[in-house]
Amino acid sequence: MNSQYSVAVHVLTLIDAAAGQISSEDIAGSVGVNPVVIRSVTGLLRKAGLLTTKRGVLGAQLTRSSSQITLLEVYRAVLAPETVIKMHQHPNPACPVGAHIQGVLSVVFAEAQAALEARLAQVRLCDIGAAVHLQTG
Amino acid sequence: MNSQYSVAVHVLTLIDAAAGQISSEDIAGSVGVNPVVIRSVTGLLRKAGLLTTKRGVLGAQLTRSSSQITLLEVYRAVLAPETVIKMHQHPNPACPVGAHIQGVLSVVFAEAQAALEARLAQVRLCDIGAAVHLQTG
DNA sequence: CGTACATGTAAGTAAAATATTTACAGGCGT
DNA sequence: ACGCCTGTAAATATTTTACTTACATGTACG
Repeated sequence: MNSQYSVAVHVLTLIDAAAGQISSEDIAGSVGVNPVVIRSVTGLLRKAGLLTTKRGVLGAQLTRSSSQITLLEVYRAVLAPETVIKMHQHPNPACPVGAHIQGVLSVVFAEAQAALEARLAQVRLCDIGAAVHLQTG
Repeated sequence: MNSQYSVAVHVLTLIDAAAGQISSEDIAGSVGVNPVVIRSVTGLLRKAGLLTTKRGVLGAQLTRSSSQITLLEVYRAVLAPETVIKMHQHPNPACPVGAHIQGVLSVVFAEAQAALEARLAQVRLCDIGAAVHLQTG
């Protein structure tokens, strides 16, 4: 797994706090990466319908209130892996166990993944913003 | 995340099915990797107290019945990541959001991880063996 | 207009994590 | 003593991820 998801939450939190009036360069300064990385992430978020941006125009607008965006939607938006638990790839089909282990494990891993995603679905973007600003004082 | 966890479950399933009488080379044949990989995994499982092996002696013995080993214990045994969700590393401490995002996200990610692990704790090694052998017919 | 500045995107390079293999040490049993 | 097994270190290859450069596209404003 890469860090795009974590970055995406950070980006959305900033956009929400700045009411959209913030450049990819300023966001990059807060996240600690190259502005290109930010624009790549906003591209994914835009394709997922979470925000809108316009070429040549500073800023980004959330398409919904931050209270109506969950961390699961952000997770899906950045194309995070369908299952975070990795499976080994070349079991021996000539062995009874090797032939069926992937099918069995994929079910188990999918259930664990569903549990993880259900928890992410319970957290709203505004919760992140609130927690951050609480610590800001 | 690497595939050691997935391999470990495969290995334990084979050892359980073979009642311990199986070599790392035979296991490697079923898993589809070099025998060294198997011995590396059994080393971790041994250190975690899930099985015993002896230098020079073929086979491995589970220290407990497969009905008393959960997939969470296996997860912990192979030192799988404490949180599968990755965080970005260099947020700007001079920015209010950058300064606190890691602390906030680490809590959220830990909760999601706990949900995932709770699901793994509900699956026993014998459940994997049963599912595999069901498909074997 | 045309210039400054913004986002969108492709492409190349660097770095890091994984996977794979080789080599050999340590130990058991016949 | 010999063959076979496990334990472990180390080197290499591969893949993934991170980072950077370059440039196309578009807007706003003097």
